[in-house]
Order: sequence, then C-alpha cells, then structure tokens
Amino acid sequence: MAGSDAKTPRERYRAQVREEVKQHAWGQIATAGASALSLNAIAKQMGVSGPALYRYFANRDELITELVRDAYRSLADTFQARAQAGADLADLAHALRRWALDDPQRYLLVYGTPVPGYQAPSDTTQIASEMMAVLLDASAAIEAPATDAAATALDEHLADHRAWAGEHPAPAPALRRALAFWTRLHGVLSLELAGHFTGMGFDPARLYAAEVDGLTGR
Amino acid sequence: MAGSDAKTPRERYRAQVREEVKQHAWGQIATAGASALSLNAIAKQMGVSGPALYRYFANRDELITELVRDAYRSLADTFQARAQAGADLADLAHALRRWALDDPQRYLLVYGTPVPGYQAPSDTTQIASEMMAVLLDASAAIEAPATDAAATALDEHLADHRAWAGEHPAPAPALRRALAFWTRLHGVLSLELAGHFTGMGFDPARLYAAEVDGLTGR
DNA sequence: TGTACATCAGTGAACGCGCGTTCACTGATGTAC
DNA sequence: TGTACATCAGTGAACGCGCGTTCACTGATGTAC
Repeated sequence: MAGSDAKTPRERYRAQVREEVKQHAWGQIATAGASALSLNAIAKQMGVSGPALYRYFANRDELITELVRDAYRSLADTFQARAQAGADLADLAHALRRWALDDPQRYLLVYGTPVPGYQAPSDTTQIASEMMAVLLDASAAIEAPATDAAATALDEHLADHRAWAGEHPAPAPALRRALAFWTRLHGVLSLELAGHFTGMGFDPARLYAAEVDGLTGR
Repeated sequence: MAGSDAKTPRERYRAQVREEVKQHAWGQIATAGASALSLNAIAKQMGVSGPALYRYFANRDELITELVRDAYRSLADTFQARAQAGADLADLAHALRRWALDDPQRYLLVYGTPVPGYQAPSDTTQIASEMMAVLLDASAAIEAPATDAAATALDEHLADHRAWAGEHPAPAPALRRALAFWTRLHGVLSLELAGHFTGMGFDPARLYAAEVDGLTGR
C-alpha cells in the first residue's frame, strides 16, 4: 500500500514471473509436500532452464519463506476481513475450517510439522499477532460462562503470562478462550488433513462444529 | 510371544543389526526429519557400505514402515500398561504428553504431517484401535457431566457412526469424550512440538493440564 | 525519430553432491557327513 | 574331530537420477541523447 507504486514494465514483469513461480511451487507442494520443493522442477514445469529462476529468487529457502509468508498473510487477511464484516468467534472458526480445507498444504505449511532445518521468517510473528488480535477481540465479546476450577487455574497463569497478547486488553478468560480456539480447532483440522479420521466412519465436520459450539458457549 | 522363538545365532545377529539400523534412523529423523531419512547415510554412520543394509531392509520404505509401526506399538503399549495399572483418563493424558515430549519426532512420525507419497502400513489401524479401546474404557469410566445441546447433537451423530469403536460398548458420550481427548490433546501437543508457542510466554503444560481437567470433569 | 549504450532475462555447460538400488564378487560362518 | 559344502554378510563398482548453485555468454528490452 505504501512506497513507490510506480511500476516500470520490467518490475511488473518480474512480479508476474515471481507469482507464476509461486503458483507452480504450490502445485508441487500439493502433490509431494514442502520438503520436496525443487527450483529445477519448477523451472522445467515453466518451460525454462533451471538457473533462470535465480533471477527471481536468491535460492530455494527464499522461495519457501515467501510461500510461508503468503500463507500467513492470507489467513490473517481472511480473519480480519471476516471480523470487519461483523463475524463472531463461531464465524471465524468456520472461516478457518474453510481456509484449511480449501488448500490443505497451505494450512500444513504454516501449522504442520516444521520443514526440517528451515527457519520461519521472523516477520510471521507480526502476522501471527494480527490474527491473535482478531481472535482476542472475538473471544472478549463472548459473555463468560461459569468458569470451573481448572479454567481458573489457567486464567491465573495467563494473567501473569500475557506477553503474547501484546497490548490487547482482553481479560484472562478471553485469553484462555482464544488459546483453546486455536489448539482445539487445530487438533481436529490437523488430524483430519493428515487423514487420521479416514475409515473411522464419523463426519469430522460434526466434531468440529461441536468444538466450536463448546468454545462459543453454544 | 507366539511362533518359533528358537533363534539361531544368525537370526539373533540379524535382529540386532536391524535394531541398530533403526536406532540410527531415529537419530537421523530427530535432526533432519523423516523425509530426509537415507539408507546410505545410516550405513555411513554405522561404518558399513551402503548396499550392506539391503540385507536387512528391502528398501527405504520398509524401514520407514518399521519405524512407524514401532512408534504406534510403543504408544499403544504405554497406554495398555498404564490402564492395567489402574490409570484413569487424566493419567493417560499425562502419559501421552510424556511419551510425546520424550521423543518429539516419534510423535510427529505418527501424528504429524504425512510423509509425502508414503502410505502407512495397514496394520497400524489394528494398533490404533487397541489404543482407542483403552481410551474408550477410561472415557466410559467417568461420570457424565451435564451434557449441553452441542454435545447432544454430536452424540446423536456418533451413536449412528460408531464403526471406529469396534465392538466397544461405550455409550455415545464416552465416544465423544474419547474423540475430544484425542483431538484436544493433539492440538496442544502438536503446536507445542512444532514450536508455535515459543516466544508466547505462557507454559504449555498449564494449557495442557487445563484441557485434561476439562476432559475429565475436573 | 534514430542511434549508442546500458540493463537485464534467459541459456547451456559445468561442479560437486547424495540418493536408491543392482550386481558380481570375496570371505567368513554355520551345517552335514 | 575333521573335512566338504552351502549359506549368508558385506564390499566395491556401477547406473541413472535430480538436486542447488555458479558462471560466462547471447540476445532482447529499455534509456539517454
């Protein structure tokens, strides 16, 4: 949004090719997983020689970093857009599920088993806290159901360890709810995406919905 | 336990070398992830030529399969041993956490992002249902707290889709509880193991404990 | 509008690497008489 | 207990593959006068 938007044709072309490379990268990740990403293979798919791509990405890691960043950004944007449209916690939950099922590998690139030896870009922390802010807003907007002893114990801990919430003024129960939102829904989603429910016979969407209901106080 | 236990020295030697190969395999997985597993690299570590290992494993996939099977088996054994010692659902939860933190890569090999293109051995289904049986026993042993509307809706679905529970006579609320046990604890564990909580400032063990308490009715 | 020069995209050859896997072989270990 | 033979562990060479990445280069595209 900021900065010099005046793009020369060459700049536009570069951006376009970078985009095309990323498209093919996603396709490759979808079929063989992130650890199998290969610049040479992408080049072949694009009908171009391998070294050509080094004009656009310094190396393989920079490409992966870009994909991770884009995935994070996409999820954060989805959350923010929904929140701005008046979504409550349950709506966010279903937006998350749609986002994940829409492109499982994109979800797994962010939340799956880390690619060995690959260090996530540091600015994802920033994006992650944008998402967390949306979650905290929505969590704080729910009237607290009766808190039991276990919840209270965690609340006390969270009240003292709320660095991750930044400046957000959410009370401890909202912090707890936001964390549970994240971990419970991730629990269902990641097992579903990894295929651990296949053959079990029940519908993962029902389990997900029940978890959402539990989180939002029905 | 069954079968011919009379081992010739050669058979014993073979078993021993297979075991040694697996040890190195785990070490390698720990540092570079499962997708980086290489027979040649293991051979080098063992001070032996690459092809030598083909006396012990038909190929790379057979080795991975064996590791997955062992991991499953280890978790199932842990659960069964704890259950036989009188463990309740909360005890099982903490056993699971210990098992996972004890060797994160072993946990991730079973429950993490699937290794691309690798098909899990079919007999893991058998082991998985052994574990499920233990979970269902423990879940059924807990007196049901007041069930809310969301839980009831899921219960109705599970009552009609209980193939995964096999012959187990657990009532629907116990089925639901066992599933929640699995997905919620996996949610916390997998995010913790993937490092998504690092830098957030709170203690994952507290979050885990709160989820356990919630599952066991305090 | 036309020419001279600089910029940059893409090529092809090359380097070094490690992988999985096959194969013909040597030498040690076990088995049968 | 001793010899003859079969079994099997491990070797080294080899095949074909794909990877990331560097480098000197050609040819097209844009810029300055």
